[in-house]
Amino acid sequence: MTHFTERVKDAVKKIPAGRVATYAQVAACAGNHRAARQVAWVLHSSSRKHGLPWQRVINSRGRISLKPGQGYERQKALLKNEGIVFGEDGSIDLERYLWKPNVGE
DNA sequence: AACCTGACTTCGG
DNA sequence: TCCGAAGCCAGGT
Repeated sequence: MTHFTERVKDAVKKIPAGRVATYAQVAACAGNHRAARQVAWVLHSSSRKHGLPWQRVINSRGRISLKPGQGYERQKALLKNEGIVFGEDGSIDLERYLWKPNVGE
C-alpha cells in the first residue's frame, strides 16, 4: 500500500457526519487530485472493513456513483440518516453539504 | 514489466 | 440530460 492509499483512508475518516466529499476532493487531500479513480478503488477495497464512512464520498455532480442494486440505496439511506437531504432526482446540494477542509477543524 | 479494471472527471456532440 | 472518448492513478493478476 502506498502512502497515498493510507492518506485516502485518513481523509475519508475526517469527513464529518452530515457532510459529503467528492472523490476528487478526497484525492486532493491525499495528495493527488487526479487519483479520484484510485480513491474509488480504495473505498471499494476498504469499505468491507467498516471504519470508513465511505458513504460520504460522492462524485463531482453531487450524486451517488453506485448503481441501484449495487449499493446506491444503502449509501443513500446512510446519508439521509446523517441528515442529508436529497433532491428529487437523487442529487445532493454540494453548496450545502460539501465538506470544507480546514474549516471547522 | 505489461495489461486490465474501477464507486472518477472533463469535454464534445 | 445522455452517451462516448480520453486522461489519470494505483492495485491486482
